Amino acid sequence: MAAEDAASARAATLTDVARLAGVSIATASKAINGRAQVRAETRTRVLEAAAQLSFAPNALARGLLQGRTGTVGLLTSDLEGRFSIPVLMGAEDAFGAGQVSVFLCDARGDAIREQHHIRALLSRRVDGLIVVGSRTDPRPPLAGDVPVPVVYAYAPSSDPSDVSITANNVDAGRMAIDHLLACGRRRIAYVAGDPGYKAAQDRSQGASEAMAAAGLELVGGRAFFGAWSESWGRGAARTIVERYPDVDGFFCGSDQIARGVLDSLREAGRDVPDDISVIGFDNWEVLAANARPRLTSIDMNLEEVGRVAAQRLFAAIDGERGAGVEELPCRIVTRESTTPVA
Amino acid sequence: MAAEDAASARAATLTDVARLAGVSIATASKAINGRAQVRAETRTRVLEAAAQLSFAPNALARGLLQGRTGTVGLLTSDLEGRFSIPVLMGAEDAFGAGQVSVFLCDARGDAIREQHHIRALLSRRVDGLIVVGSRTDPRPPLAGDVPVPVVYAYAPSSDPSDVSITANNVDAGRMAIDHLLACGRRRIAYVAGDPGYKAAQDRSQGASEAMAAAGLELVGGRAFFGAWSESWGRGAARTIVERYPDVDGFFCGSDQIARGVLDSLREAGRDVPDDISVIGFDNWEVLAANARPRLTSIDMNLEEVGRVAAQRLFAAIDGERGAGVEELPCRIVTRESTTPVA
DNA sequence: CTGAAAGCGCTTACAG
DNA sequence: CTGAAAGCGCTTACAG
Repeated sequence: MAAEDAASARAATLTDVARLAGVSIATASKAINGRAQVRAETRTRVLEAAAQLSFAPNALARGLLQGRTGTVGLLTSDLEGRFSIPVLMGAEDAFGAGQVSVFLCDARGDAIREQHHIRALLSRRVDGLIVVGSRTDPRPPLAGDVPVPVVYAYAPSSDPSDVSITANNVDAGRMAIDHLLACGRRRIAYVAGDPGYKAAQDRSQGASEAMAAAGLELVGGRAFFGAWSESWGRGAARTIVERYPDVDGFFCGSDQIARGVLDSLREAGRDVPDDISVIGFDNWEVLAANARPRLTSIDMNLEEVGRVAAQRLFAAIDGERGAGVEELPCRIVTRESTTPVA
Repeated sequence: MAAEDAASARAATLTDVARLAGVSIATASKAINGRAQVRAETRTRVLEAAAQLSFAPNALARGLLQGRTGTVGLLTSDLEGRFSIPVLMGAEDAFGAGQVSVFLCDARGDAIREQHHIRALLSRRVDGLIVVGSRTDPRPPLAGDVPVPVVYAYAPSSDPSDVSITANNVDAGRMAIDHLLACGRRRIAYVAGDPGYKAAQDRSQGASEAMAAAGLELVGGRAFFGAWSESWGRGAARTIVERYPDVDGFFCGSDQIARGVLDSLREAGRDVPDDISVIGFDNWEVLAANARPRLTSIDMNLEEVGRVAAQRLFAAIDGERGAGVEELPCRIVTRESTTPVA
């Protein structure tokens, strides 16, 4: 198979196709692009020639001529974190279906590197940019003047005149509590993550509001902030069970925290879900689906965040003006760690 | 800031720069590209004009003219899996440093989709392709004739005349056992993952060889194959401890399995690492670093796999001929779950 | 050292 | 319906 490659080293051009079909390149172009003004028989001949030569139109030439290149840049701040990836997948999915190719750039949280990537993307004449962050705290808008539309995903821009898509964490907090209430729980504790994260605060706000709406308040009167780790979950649960032995529900700021909470509850001899209901956050399959019992969790629909960001970018490229932060709803995925009280 | 954008709607071209600097576009081009035949004073004037106009050379035009575009395609079979991501990060890193931009395409394990992406990438005239797989079993080479160099990463091509980079799992199995032996363990069990995976078999081979080299054999005389899950780890450990109470070491096929093993050992009242040593695989931070005790694990150096793949692709683009599967070494990351017997 | 000209591969008015 | 010509933005021999 490598043998024939060598022969056809140079990729076929429109000129080759036109010659083979016996028409001008203008006609070949029109035939291939489905323009109306071409006789059916001619079009067929051109298409056959193109197929025979495995002709693939040179997108560079096309992009140079038309305004657009059909490419966009996806700028992530860190591929490491588990939040960027699903957003990126959603965006890639939305673009891939529509003939757009995606440049991936990882700035690794470095502003210099980000600048460097932006420069490169602009020189490649991308039609637009999606900036994907790894936390919901607003980030400074891209520096310098960027002559193409930009959409911020997950981490919104701090400039309200930019277009940003993120997840509604206040609502998610409310949703988690409402579910625990629906399971018949009343003495609910919120074991939160790092208080330095807006997401942790937002969920806290939603949780408190939902409790208040039910005429209740969180165990301890407030969220227990800590870290996004199993060990924080373990420690917090131990303390809470001891100080508030009648606790009957845990809302956890992450699935990792929830795993720690579950471990401590098991060690304290408290049964989940019969005695206590536990709900996690992130719906991180590997943690949630392998927990004992399997963990009910809130899913931020990050792929959807990515897809919507892609749609907004499409719209902006088409000249539609928009601005502001769009907060998409989360959803609850129920498993065995929350069951209605019998 | 948006105000001035509007004014400079059209991006500056070489013609604009040349006019502002009062030279021809040929001279402007040479000045900007650092060609020798330009007077210093002229070069300065051109560069100043370019800076003033924030001139960014149009990479499409450049690519059209020169053979190369300075772009490569990264084709993944699934972004979901946790193996593709680090490989992809390593490759992105290696390319990003060298002015190459990366197109990301997720085929989602679908051959049709893969074909579609390849067609798109070729029409964009990428200089080369990296195909990233999510398991080490050989995969069929890309269909059709692909007129640019291709490197397979993690999942090698089944065609030995292709260039493939993967991790050496046989050696990793050996490495894990040698570490347990060095800790003074003799009765070692291998709780393996899904036997349908080459990685599981390779590690088994390495483990058996290392035991044989020490004049020993695995507990039960063979690997215990199952699934890549915590629950398999839990179940296997329970059974093994019961049937072989003198077991003093566990080599686990994944960190998930290891987490399950640790859980069962704790519940059986066996102390890790004093009584039994446990080593995992993948060095998946979130699982390994949060285990009790923290888990020693084998790291496949997947970012390095990505980086080397990028280097090999560079070389191939530069005309260097190569072929075959290159297996990079894994490394062991020690934590508290393995400690030398006092 | 500088510039006019050709050309990369394509698309799009504009004649015929 | 078809084709000759101009042009997208750049680089590279080739004269001067």
